[in-house]
Amino acid sequence: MFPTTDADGRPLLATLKDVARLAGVSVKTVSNVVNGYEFVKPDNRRRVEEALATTGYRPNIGARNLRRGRTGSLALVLPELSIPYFGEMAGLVLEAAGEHEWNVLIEQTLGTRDRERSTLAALGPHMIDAAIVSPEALHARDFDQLDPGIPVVMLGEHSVDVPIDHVGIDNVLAATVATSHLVELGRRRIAAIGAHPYRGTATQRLDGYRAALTAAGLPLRHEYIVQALNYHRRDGADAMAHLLSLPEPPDAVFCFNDLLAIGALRAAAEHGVSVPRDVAVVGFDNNEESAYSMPSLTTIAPDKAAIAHSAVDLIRRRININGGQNLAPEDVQTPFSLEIRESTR
Amino acid sequence: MFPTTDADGRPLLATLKDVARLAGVSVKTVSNVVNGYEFVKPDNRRRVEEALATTGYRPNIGARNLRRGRTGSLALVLPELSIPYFGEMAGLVLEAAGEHEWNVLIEQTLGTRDRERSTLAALGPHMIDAAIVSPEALHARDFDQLDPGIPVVMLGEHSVDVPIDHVGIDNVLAATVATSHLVELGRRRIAAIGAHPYRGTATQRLDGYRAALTAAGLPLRHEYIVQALNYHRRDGADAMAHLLSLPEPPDAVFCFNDLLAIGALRAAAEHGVSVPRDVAVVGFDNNEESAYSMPSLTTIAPDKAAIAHSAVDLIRRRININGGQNLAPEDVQTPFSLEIRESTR
DNA sequence: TTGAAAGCGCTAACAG
DNA sequence: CTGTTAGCGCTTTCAA
Repeated sequence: MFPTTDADGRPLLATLKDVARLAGVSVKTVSNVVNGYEFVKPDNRRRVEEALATTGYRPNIGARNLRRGRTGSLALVLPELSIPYFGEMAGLVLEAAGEHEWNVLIEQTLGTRDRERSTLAALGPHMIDAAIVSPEALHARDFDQLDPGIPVVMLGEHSVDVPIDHVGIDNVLAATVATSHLVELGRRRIAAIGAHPYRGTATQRLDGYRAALTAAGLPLRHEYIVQALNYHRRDGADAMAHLLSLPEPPDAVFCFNDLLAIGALRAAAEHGVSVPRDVAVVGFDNNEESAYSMPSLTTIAPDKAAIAHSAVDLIRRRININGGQNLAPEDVQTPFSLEIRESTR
Repeated sequence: MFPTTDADGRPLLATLKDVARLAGVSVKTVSNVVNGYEFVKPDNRRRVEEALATTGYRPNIGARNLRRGRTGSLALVLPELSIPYFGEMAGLVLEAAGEHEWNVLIEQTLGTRDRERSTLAALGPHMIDAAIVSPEALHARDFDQLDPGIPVVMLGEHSVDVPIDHVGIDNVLAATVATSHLVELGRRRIAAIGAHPYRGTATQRLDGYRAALTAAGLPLRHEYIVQALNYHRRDGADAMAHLLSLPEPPDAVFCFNDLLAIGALRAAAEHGVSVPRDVAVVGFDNNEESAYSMPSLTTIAPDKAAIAHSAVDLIRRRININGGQNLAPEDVQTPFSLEIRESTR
């Protein structure tokens, strides 16, 4: 009985030819059946299907892709899977890509431009059909690294001035919403944690923060804008500690991601400052943990599933339309909401 | 100049043959150079290297693998990337596999036996060279789904009685250490959250918990053992709420993972119960967030990097030694430590 | 030391 | 409707 093993005890994989021989037809007919081609003589179809079953035939995807000139894989390039936001996004991209029979090759760049560049370069045209990139430090010309025939969609970051599809939320607007929420709470000394010299989303969120303050007639105080070179919990704690040491500490803080905010919560507690009474805190990303922090965190909640699906759709569009060249780059804005929790109640 | 584009503007990828023609040698010679074969006439080598450079040649990995009969990919089968433990593990496995030029195909099972089974079945022998599986609900015979020629290593879970390589920490011992820590704190009413009808690690952790109580001469009280069908934060909160409603609530809780513990911390706070004063809490996994929860969480910290590396090493061993068949299954125990933080101080 | 050629498993003209 | 056959790009005998 099939599948069987050879002399060495290794499993013997049935090929199209094996199936054809067993069914007494040509490989073409078997291929037709396997690929759901309609016009196959019923009798042959039956015999082929039987042979398929007894051999336990499984197509060799590698060979098929070689022949078809595609790889069946997408690359997902992101800083680090251990960062909750990217872990959650990756899971959703996996699901979305799976619906179209794509495998996803995940590459971690650890957020350094060097690794982002070399990853793009290593993504040979033979490895992947397209790439979804969540850049952190990339410059425009770094995209030369990538084979021009490969469709790319960028997630989140959009400052890089390069004609590439992009999907993400309106960061400026979201930051305005977050900051305005603090204003409406009656807070007047509102700080921001997460300014960054060249990260595009940071710039946009800072713009939104500034816009909200200006709209409310509040002064922009430079000492309330704290830079964060990394966006980990520790950085948030450090920044918050700094803010609380100011002569006139803020009564509210808008953090550019949830990890910074979680760190800020801890620093506040360690300084004996009560959240939200003394200082209200808003985050950004809506990580799952933010609903369970103490206090739970008010945060901007991007529709991550929508981001994942839009990214995959953009890719499909480019792959289906000729080579995807000469198609104007699209910029998809996905929805977000403000999730109000204890840190601002 | 290469790489160039054809009439349609599509990039033209140089093949071995192109390079050979340009260098005026045979494909064999080019192949030799590309693969670092030593004995190539210096003059030819130079010409080939020049041609390689001007064409921007990149080997077609798919074709190479087809010919070599390998795929260059590992499967990593886990419940969900959005769960911090698995996000962190996945990142480490990616790194470890990358050191040996393996791509990693991540498959999410969402922890259901059905999806775990179908995932194993779909992992055709042509897609991957081996699989790293972190099972949650798998039964022994589900492994029949997988092609017998494919080496598998199981992570964490080891109850499934099947002759397969395994790597993980000693769950019984770790649970004993965690529980004994609570005993040493002077706690006498120690509860456990996370019992599960068929999850192997749950059984082992429960065993360790029982052993520690018995060793300390403490009674086993069945009302202190709370089942959790899922291991999310919500389940921990529910379980803790239940425990606190008992006539005689516990003065310590050992949670079978950090998410349960995080949920437990929140429920305690909501019930006005102070941690660790009224009830001490220990978790398991050492998720990054546990160092920043309020209070920070004492937890069992498995050496995750060691797990990832051991898993990849076990696979390499099986792939290098013949087909890996007839090699006794190995059980690698990786180190762990008890990370003591505020929740037990 | 290198060339010629076979063939990994599959798809897709092209005949018939 | 189906068989034959030519490759996809690469590695690898086998000879030379």
